[in-house]
Amino acid sequence: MITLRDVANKAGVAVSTASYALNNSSKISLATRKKVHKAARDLGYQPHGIARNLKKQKTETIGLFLNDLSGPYYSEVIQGVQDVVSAHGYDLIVGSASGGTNSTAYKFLLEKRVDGAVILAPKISDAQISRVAKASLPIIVLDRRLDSDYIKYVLIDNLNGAYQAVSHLINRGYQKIVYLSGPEDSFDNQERFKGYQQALLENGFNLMSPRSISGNFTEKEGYQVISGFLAREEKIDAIFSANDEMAIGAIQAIREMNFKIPDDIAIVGFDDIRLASYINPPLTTIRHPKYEMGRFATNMVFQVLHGSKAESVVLPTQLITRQST
Amino acid sequence: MITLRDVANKAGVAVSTASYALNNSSKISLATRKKVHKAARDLGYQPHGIARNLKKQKTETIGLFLNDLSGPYYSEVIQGVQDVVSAHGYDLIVGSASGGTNSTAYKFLLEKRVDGAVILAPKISDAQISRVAKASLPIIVLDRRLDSDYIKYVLIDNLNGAYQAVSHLINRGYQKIVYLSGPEDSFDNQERFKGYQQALLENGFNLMSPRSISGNFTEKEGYQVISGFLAREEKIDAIFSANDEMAIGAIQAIREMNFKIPDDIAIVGFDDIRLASYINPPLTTIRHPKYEMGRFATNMVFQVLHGSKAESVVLPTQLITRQST
DNA sequence: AACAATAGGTGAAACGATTCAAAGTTATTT
DNA sequence: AAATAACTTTGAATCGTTTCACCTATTGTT
Repeated sequence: MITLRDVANKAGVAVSTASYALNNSSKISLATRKKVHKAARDLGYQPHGIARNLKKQKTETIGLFLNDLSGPYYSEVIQGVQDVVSAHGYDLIVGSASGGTNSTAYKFLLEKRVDGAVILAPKISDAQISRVAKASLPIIVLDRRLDSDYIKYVLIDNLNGAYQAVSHLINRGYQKIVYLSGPEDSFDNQERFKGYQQALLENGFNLMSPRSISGNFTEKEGYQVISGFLAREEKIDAIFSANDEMAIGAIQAIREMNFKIPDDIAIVGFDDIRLASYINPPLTTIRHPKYEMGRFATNMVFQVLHGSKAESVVLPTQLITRQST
Repeated sequence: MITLRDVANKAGVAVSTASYALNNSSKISLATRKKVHKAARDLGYQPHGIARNLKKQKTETIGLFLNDLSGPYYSEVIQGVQDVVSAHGYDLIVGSASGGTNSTAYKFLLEKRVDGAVILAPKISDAQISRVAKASLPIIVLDRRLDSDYIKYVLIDNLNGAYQAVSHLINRGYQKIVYLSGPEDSFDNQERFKGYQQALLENGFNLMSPRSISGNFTEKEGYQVISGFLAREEKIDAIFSANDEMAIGAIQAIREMNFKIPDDIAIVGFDDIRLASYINPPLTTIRHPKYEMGRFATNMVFQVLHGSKAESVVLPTQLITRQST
């Protein structure tokens, strides 16, 4: 491996001079700068990033840590983060948080391999995040309400989104609206359920009537749970699904039971994933500003990094009406 | 920041002892090991990963570098890579290669921030890859045929896949089959075009007749290009699209012109992305073993890293028949 | 001509770990 | 009791940079 020392030797200068020269410091005369650059080029010198990181105590890298790298849902968030990170001349690395305490995510945070992070991974606990965040490692969370000097959140208005969705169903005249729930411990799910309840309440529905069917945000579960439900239960009008994935599974189930969508049963999802508009029938859903979320979060990382205050935000959602209602 | 030195002081031992103790070296008596561990715990010591990397000259991290982090296409590949990397106790970071020479990808490779890499990013040139690969940084490429001691490839049988697709159309009786092409300089596209030509040739079609319509692998382009084509040109029977994204765009275009799929025009895609089975009509396509590709590639990274030989491979594809043909 | 200021260059000390070689203990053998 | 072996511990070097503080010429000022 070619080190700075080799370059310095070849150029006939001290290591420190070589360093200054390659960093184009004005302390070094143009002539020697040129000489050093040439030596570096001739030798094919490549600075050792890790050594530099150690000395400079920073990595110029931002981490984006996700529960599971392969979720299609995340790709827009990633794009938003990537755009802002590049604009600041930093690098982005995406890592997985599955595995909890010995996940790549937690390790990279603990070991300070990144200068800032955006986290969308319920597996990492509030306590863990609080433990690692500091002025030199600000963290923005996307899936919880966690706020301190160096931790801010970017959320979407889950409650209001759900409220919009359910109000829409009510306006269309549906009466027996069931909630297809995500995992109980999911922040998003909890908020969406509140929105569902609120909409029913404000429209004079009997609050005893709301039913929640429990799912886990996956298509498969949506399919199974709704299949089972339809086979067993009294008739329902409409489903508000806590996310699009489950809604898609539910649609399969409904069609297999020979119910017509939206005539017999209407369905609204949440997230507006790409599939939502392609599925048959196209799914009415709540748009989730994923790209903007990524951008906001990343801008906030840099704000804190640069010493200014950042304010947590809640982004609005929007009802997208399609043929499933 | 708490360093090893602090721990050593607190425990009343030398720094070297502390290091050995924390790494549970048998050189150190159990008693002092306990003492040091306790001191570390009390102080909340966290080893500094970068310092360790520098000294050990390795990162225990594998990089997966993609053209564009947000493509839905990639998520299965990522999963395959992730699974193998975790199984080896390494960490995976995913980075972008857009930006070429000063992309995160190239930087991380040059600066040896990863111990091995899987690359699916045409933007990084063969020459660049050859320049950085070495015994301590093996690279597996997924989108080209590049082979040397420390560079291996995992490809799918593009040519045969395309051959299967077109043969299938011919068997179904379609006569005027057009090729909806990807970018000219894409390896995948070139191979698929060869497969298309071969199938026509072997079935006695006039090789003058094959037409290629040029696209760029995106849905939008597929839509526009086919809209334009159908408005202008003589009638066609069937389309073999170089990937599913374009096929989906093409389907929109075909339906808008009031042609029936598959009666008037049949269409076959390539990749079997998730959307393919949800679209209306469900798309006949060639399954691309993306997850397996990720697994194979990553296993090869570790093989080379451990000093054994790895052989480049070509994985088979499979025709998935759906209602678009 | 004397002195201050400036430009250009350098040695050495970091950064925070790991690890070699040697030194200091304690235990075992004869 | 002396010699050897086995076990613990440690100082110092190292990984490849950056950067502080200092040094030596040269230039400028009066």
